[in-house]
Amino acid sequence: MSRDTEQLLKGSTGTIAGEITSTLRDAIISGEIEQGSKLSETKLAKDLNVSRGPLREAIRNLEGMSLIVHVPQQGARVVTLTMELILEIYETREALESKAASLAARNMTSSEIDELHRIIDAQGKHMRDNSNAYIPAESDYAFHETLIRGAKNKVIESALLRQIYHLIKMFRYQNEFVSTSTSNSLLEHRQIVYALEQRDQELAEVTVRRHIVRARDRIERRMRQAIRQEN
Amino acid sequence: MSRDTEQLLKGSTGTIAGEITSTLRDAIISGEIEQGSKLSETKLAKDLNVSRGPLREAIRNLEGMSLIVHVPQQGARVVTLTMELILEIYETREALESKAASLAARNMTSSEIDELHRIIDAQGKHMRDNSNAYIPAESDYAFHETLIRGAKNKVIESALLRQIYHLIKMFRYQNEFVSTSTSNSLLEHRQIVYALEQRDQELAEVTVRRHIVRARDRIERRMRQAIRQEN
DNA sequence: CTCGCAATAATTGTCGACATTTTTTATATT
DNA sequence: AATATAAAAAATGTCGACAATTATTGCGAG
Repeated sequence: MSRDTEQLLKGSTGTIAGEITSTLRDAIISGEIEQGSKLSETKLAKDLNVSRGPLREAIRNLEGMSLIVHVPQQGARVVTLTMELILEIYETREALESKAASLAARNMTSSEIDELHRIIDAQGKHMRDNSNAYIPAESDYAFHETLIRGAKNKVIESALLRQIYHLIKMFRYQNEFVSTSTSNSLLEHRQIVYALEQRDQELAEVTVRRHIVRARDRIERRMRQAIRQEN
Repeated sequence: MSRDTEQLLKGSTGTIAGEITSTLRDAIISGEIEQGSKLSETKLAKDLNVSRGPLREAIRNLEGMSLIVHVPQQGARVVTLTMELILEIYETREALESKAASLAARNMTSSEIDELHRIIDAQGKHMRDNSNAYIPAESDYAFHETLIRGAKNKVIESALLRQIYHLIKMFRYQNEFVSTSTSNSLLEHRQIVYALEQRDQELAEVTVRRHIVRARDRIERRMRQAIRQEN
């Protein structure tokens, strides 16, 4: 299910280009294809057993997802997630998702709010069962995606889900130790749902903003710590 | 100069695909290619005297700029700017550019602030000379682009200048009567520059937010008015 | 031994033809 | 006359080859 939903987000449209887009996307997010590495068209085409045509289209698609940077006459490279870029990504997410929360408080359907309840209940159960201090990444994404879709703003939704979140998933996947959600996140999720239920736009906005700023700060702290330990 | 700067933003990289991208972008923004119309690959390739290869790449580029929507197996269509979409675009711009203003108050160089001064001085001169209530569109874009670049956040800059602003230019160009900046905008520009000079992040953010919300409200009012007059 | 240049290799950009899918048109049936 | 079906036309997707550009290698001069 999770896989199918993922696939539908982009690619896997029955076309070869779509298939390649999905394959490369997953390979980049997982780190199987390294950050900063060059995507050689001839080499990739051979590896994937496809011609260069659809491969080039897939590369353009990935460029639109901000997962690769394409320089004319020089080829495509996987994006490099420097600490600066990660912080910029979170600043952008803060601006967009806090606005999405404000809109969601007004536009979300009650069945969508129910969906959020189911998600955080599952998160609560998971943490009780596993006496585990971390929310599973999939569940965390489900929560935020539901919130974002609830805003009913296609432009914000596209900016977040088709670009920002791919980069966030990539970062989290490759830096689990730095980016996992703490038990505190669950409490914040509950506060967010409360604000949405109350249809309190201001509260929803400020609560989501704080949730993201905290995640950002946590990441910055852990990364600086990691850097210190390297020296 | 303005043309050259425009060209450098995307496309015109010496490759045919880049040329086509620029050409089509301008044609779409100006309305020469109508909203919602289909971009037939075979027809366009003949008209522009290019093969379908680079044309397809250009279409993918334009998709990344949100100017066209591509449906696999069915082709590409120019985006349709409904009133709903326009309002969503302005909501997104509000979230991103107000954040950009906050960051710019911290990160902008003094020479960039000088640049803003030159721009608004020219705007003031223009309005005195022409006893004209409107700021030229080019000058307004120059102001906002300088502000956005001053934030020193590549993710926000990309989201705004590579996507949102293309749509805004397209809308403004095709609906001048609805979207021109009033004399009040100049006053707001001055307030924004003041906040940036003071390095007051909060004031910069709130001032830009209000500037955009007002533009949005003005557009909504004028569009509803235009609709009423049609009936 | 280092630097610069030229020949060579590899890569990206472009093209035209073919395959597959979608849309249109024409025909036939109710 | 309207609908459904099938053939035909057109459009998008894919492929392999060629062109143009960039990167690499090897050679020679300083």
